Amino acid sequence: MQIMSEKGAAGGGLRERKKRATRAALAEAAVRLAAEHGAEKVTVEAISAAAGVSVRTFFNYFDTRDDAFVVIDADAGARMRQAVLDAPAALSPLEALREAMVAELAEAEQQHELWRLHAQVLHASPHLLVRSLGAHMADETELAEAIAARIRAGGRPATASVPGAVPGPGSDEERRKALDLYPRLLAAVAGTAVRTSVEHWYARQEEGAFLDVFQEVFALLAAGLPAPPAPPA
Amino acid sequence: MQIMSEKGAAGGGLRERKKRATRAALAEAAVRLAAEHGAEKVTVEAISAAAGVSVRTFFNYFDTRDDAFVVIDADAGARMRQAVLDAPAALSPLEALREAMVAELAEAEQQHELWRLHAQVLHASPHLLVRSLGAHMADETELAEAIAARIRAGGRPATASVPGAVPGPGSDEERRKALDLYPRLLAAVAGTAVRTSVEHWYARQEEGAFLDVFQEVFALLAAGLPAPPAPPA
DNA sequence: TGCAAAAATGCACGTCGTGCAAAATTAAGG
DNA sequence: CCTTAATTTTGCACGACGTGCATTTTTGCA
Repeated sequence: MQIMSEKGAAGGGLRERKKRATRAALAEAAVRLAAEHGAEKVTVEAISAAAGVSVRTFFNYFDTRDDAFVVIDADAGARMRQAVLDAPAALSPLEALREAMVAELAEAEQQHELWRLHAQVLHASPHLLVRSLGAHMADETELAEAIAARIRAGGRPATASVPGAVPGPGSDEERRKALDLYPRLLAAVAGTAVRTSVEHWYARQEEGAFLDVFQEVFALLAAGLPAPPAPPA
Repeated sequence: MQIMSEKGAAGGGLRERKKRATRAALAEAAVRLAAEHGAEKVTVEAISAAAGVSVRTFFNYFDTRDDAFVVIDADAGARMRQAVLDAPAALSPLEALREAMVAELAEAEQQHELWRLHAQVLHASPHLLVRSLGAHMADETELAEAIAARIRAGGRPATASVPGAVPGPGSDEERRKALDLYPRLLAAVAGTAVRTSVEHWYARQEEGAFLDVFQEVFALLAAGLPAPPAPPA
């Protein structure tokens, strides 16, 4: 089994490291084979053989063959949430979210060749693209909860002192509801920024600049957001 | 084969009507069986038998067994886009979008029992929920393009005369990019409103009020949006 | 009614995905 | 170094999924 650059949270035991390596090897083999022959023509047997494990073992790591094409990094979502929660308290929720995403995307860009193949595979079969979008969206929901937790915990009501921010003539009830919705809106904007910039990056085949594009898109979308409502309490 | 209330755009030929009826019968049978026995325990054979067709015919209508659980209304997305395009020119993009969604959701609510079962099935198997989210998101992308087309075609730059709308000190270049992004942001907000209100509606088991909840969530989320940027030309 | 197009069906076949039990590997001590 | 318990890998069998192809049935129309 080919040793891979073990990324992510450096695990402790040898067992866990080997499991992560096997999982990564399977995912990478799946993507490379799919990019070459087309996802539909790649059997689980071929993926397993390329990763050096048995077919049965493949299904110990992935519930479905398609998962190997879609879920390249299983715990990226968890890392994102943790990064949002661990961000310095001085950052507004929006800034914390942006920094967390920039860090995650920067890490992913270190393997941009694999990610380009990944995008190519998804682009080639709409079926897989839908699965990927769904997984992305499920992560987004959990991310919204992490944002909400951060807002509840953190003392600062974000960028409350922005000059353009209207205090809002809403009642306390309205502000409470808006406060419930704000994390979702934030997560939706962030997700839209990611998808849009990935799409742009994939369309133009220029190498670098991806993070710059993301930052710009994020800023433009975020310009449409008001400061979060002040808590009614 | 059980005759179903043929909904949607009343098709012309008898052939198309029968095809839609068969498709609806299969989807409904799938959802009802899944709600009763659990989606994983429902075979294609059972669904086909319940709808009165052969197993092979099932696969003439759905690429996958799971599609029958997920895609209850195949052309809802197309209707949405058409409604957005056909909305009176006096409406802003935001208003046109809201009216289109309200109309669509109102129609769906006429079969709220089936939709409740549908939500229950998705809720029971995260696997299917992800698929549904992905399909929803793919529709959202196409919806954004319809919105963009409407903005390009329609004469009015939307609610440009809103008092709170800042003209924005951005350059023409920035406004052009923001204009490209605005439809996506709008679609994202609308999608978030739908998912949030559906979630709320499913959590509380109260009967009516769904459309009211949606309108409120939509308004609260939209409050975070600025007027669309004026075209640079 | 007769004819052509479209849809439904049956059948065969390869692949997927799972339960179960046996074999191999690992961590921890004596 | 060797033993032992826990974890992981693997093989095997089996039901279900999904597809290609030829055939039969149904529909639309003259």
